[in-house]
Amino acid sequence: MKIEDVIKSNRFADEQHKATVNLMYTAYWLKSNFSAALKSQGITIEQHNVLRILKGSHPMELCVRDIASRILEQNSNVPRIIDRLVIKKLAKRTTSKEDKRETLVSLTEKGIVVIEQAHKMIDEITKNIVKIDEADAKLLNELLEKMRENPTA
Amino acid sequence: MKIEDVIKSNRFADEQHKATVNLMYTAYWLKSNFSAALKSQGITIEQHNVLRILKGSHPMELCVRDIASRILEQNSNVPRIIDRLVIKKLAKRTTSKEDKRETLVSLTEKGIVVIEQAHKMIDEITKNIVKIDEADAKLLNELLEKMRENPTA
DNA sequence: GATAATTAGGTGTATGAACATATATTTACA
DNA sequence: TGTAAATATATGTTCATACACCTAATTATC
Repeated sequence: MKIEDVIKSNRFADEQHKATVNLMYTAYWLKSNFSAALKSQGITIEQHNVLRILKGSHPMELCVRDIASRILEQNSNVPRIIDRLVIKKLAKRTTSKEDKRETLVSLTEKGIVVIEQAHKMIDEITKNIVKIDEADAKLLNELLEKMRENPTA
Repeated sequence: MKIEDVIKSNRFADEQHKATVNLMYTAYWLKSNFSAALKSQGITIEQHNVLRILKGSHPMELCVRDIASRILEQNSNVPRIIDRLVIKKLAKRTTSKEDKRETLVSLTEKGIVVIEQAHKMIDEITKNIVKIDEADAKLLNELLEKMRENPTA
């Protein structure tokens, strides 16, 4: 579906402007699809992101700051996402002995199962809905990175 | 900045998977920039979207359903966004006489000023941060629409 | 014309973002 | 050493999303 049909308007100042709207809509579309898939695992996208990061260093624990630095949305509220994971017994929290300010987080056995299942689902969904080939995807990645290139920001 | 550096990982299954992460991050980056600009007008991106839609049909009123259908995020909660706009006296609400279930919404004078100012700022921000030319933007739009092409969804 | 089904919008709840602020701990330095 | 500054995390508030559910009004059907 063309973006003009999605927002029922074609008053774009130029192709760059249209690209920003198109991009935000595509991200929303992706997130909606991922979110629906993760529902069967009882987790949200944000919780999945934290689980994925924990899985990346498992069985090593990570402190909250390390998790936050690996998340896309830098202003995200990591302690509260960890709260939900701990309540669901997918992650566990301990206080560091070296630095008592630090909270160390790691996956539980249940958390490992859930993230592995979720990973498969995200993979499958991506294959099912993302209808571009390797070459186009590569081109898209290049364009996105070129778009964000900014000497001042 | 390459997406690998943003999330401090390069474990992507393939270019398509990388593209989904890259895309969601770029949308977040755009939103952050727009959001910061709109702060000076005292409105959020979502409130801006509703004001923009109202501006598009001004001085004709729109019902809540019409506004919702023009918003990218279809599950967004339009009545509550309108609440904020009414409180700030940027929009006004009346009940339709033809169909008393309908709530008609339109801009106030103050709302017109704010959306016109906001529009200029979004334009300027877009020009300042989006570092791709017309041809690349066009290509990006084509890739995004190709990506979303899905006979089943 | 009475009643059921549909439609429009509003509200309650859980979750998360963004941002300010608070608390505990560690580090720096006078 | 004692105190200020910095650091790590948690918490409070406002706004928004996602989704379920509710009410009032309209339309459809018999």
